[in-house]
Amino acid sequence: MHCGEMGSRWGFNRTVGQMYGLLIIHEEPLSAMQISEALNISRGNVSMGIKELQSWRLVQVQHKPKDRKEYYSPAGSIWEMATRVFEERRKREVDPTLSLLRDNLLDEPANQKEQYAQKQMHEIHDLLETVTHWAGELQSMSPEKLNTLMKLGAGVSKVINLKDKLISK
Amino acid sequence: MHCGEMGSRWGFNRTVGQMYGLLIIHEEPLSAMQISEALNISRGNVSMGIKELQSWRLVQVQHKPKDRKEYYSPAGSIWEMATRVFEERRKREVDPTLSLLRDNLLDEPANQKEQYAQKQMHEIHDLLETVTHWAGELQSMSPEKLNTLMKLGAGVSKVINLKDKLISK
DNA sequence: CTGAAGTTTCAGTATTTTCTGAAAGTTTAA
DNA sequence: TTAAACTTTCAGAAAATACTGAAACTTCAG
Repeated sequence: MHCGEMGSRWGFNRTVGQMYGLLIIHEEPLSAMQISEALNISRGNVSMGIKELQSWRLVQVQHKPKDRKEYYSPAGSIWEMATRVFEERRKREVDPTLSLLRDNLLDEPANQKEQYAQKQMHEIHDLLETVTHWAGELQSMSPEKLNTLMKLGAGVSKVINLKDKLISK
Repeated sequence: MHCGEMGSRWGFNRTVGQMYGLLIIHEEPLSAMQISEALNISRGNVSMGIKELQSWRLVQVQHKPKDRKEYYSPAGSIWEMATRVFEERRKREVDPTLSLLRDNLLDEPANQKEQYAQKQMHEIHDLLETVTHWAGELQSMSPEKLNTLMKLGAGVSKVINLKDKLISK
């Protein structure tokens, strides 16, 4: 139920959220029919939900021997799911904005007002670009490395200072 | 217009997104009436939108001498806006989940299935906690430090290796 | 006080999004 | 080739969300 409530905030709708929650919590893969019964939603809705989850690369289809039904389970570890949600949201929420900003910055400002507007857009663009680029680099690190880094927390700033000193010597 | 389309993805609705976009692009503060005319939306809707933006701590009210109207402008720099949106979204999207997970983990699992469910929830909980804790620490760093760190990108991993070597000596 | 100039609220309406279920499509065992 | 056992699609219904505008409220200059 909570996954449903949070669903929309996390980027999908109520039933999709519930479906995903159910799959994560349930050890065995579930058939569309089982999902529909467990959550009390129509069979067609399940089909659409699965499609949506697949577009997020969050579910896997499996087949059981002697059974024509399709069984669904979460794709990958919790960690992988997190990076996938993160990546997909970046694609949907950040990339379009970034590309629009870029287009806009190519135009020559026609007057004082447009110049100010561009200045602001430029700042937003640079910020988004730096952050998404960094996020990409972090994702390319191994989960273990990343974990060390996160555990280090703000302490990372001390390590960087240290590096600067060593280099300057 | 784009801010409107993106609005819902970014956590608010179309008109709120448009209003915020307008305020950012416009150098001078705007009155509610001006906003309503510029975006062609009702005066009442502007009032509700401003309230929403205030709940995100994204707009400021100003007064001009000899004028009873309220004038609105974005609160803080682009950087501050970003951290505010980030923080608010954490509050709305992550914190409730984290607290629900915690509650759930206090219950004694009644059977094998519940045990598995708890195992999964535990993993999600730990991941969310590590990430949000880290994000908090990063936000407490000065923007300049953070910028250095981001520019360093994946190179940060080398610096950490270096540190480990130094310590082991 | 008073009332003009403003803001907020909220019931009702319009719009958007989600969900259902029946029909169409697909796959495969025999 | 058939038909049973599934899955997908999609038009229309239901539900959720956003918007309007008029009434209520607030503030303050005179």
